[in-house]
Amino acid sequence: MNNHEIKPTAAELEVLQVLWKYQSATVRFVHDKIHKKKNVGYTTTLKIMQNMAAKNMVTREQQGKSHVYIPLLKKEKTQGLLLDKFLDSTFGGSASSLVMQVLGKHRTSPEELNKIKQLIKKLEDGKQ
Amino acid sequence: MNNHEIKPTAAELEVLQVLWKYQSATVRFVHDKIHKKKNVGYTTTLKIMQNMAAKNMVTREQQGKSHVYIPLLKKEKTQGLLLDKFLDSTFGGSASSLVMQVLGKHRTSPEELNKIKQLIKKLEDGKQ
DNA sequence: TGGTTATTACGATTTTTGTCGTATTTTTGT
DNA sequence: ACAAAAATACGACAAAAATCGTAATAACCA
Repeated sequence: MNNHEIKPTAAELEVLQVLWKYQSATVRFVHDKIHKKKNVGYTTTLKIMQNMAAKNMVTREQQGKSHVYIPLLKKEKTQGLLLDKFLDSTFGGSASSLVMQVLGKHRTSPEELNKIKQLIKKLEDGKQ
Repeated sequence: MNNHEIKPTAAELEVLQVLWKYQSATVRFVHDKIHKKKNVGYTTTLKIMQNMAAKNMVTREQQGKSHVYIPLLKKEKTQGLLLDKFLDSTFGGSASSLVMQVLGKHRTSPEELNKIKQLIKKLEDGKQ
């Protein structure tokens, strides 16, 4: 009864990024992180996180006076879901053209390139 | 004075996909394409395309009784812009982790894999 | 204990996007 | 020429998302 077709909005994703990074966090903590990049009120962040709890994207536990929020959406799964949608809507489903654009455009370290090469090798071997 | 911070919405992207594919098209043509996948009224598509014209995402020319719409947003540039945002918001900016997920998840033909390998080789050579 | 501070709860508003109904204009066939 | 058909213009409404103000609650400390 979980995770069906959940699509976090942009604001919700900002929250999730923090929660994924720190495992769990209070509203205050999340807000401070977001507020560094974006001028938004505390109650806005609060409300978004409360909404996320109502949608079962996160859960929360009382800890002292405040709530500690814990992500229920798993990082890889959520990223994969959003990736599918993005790939379809923006690149018409062409995975390779997306990959070409990403690699061509963004600095990628030699180590990362190696990891990608290994994955490609694995894919090629699997095919034969 | 153009193209700054333009972010097509999902519905606008559907229109753009058609325009990019066919260079230019009437509302009727675009609507028929979209309507195949999604049940939506003609005037909805019309309105979206009119809004896009107002935002200078497309331009239009009279042709007989109807308007022919022409995309002003270039495909690669727009994809690149959206890709940047998506990469940042969903993958926290990690291009390689996005690439790994795409390749691991979606079938990629041997030809496409080759193209990607060549690009990687070029990137590696460029680095040294 | 009482006041300041921090937190949550909740409602209201604003903005953006999507949707469509209806009126108007234009075209075309007979 | 004129009725039917097709297209556009425009306003209105609905839904979703984001934002914040204010009130209520709880905690801390001087």
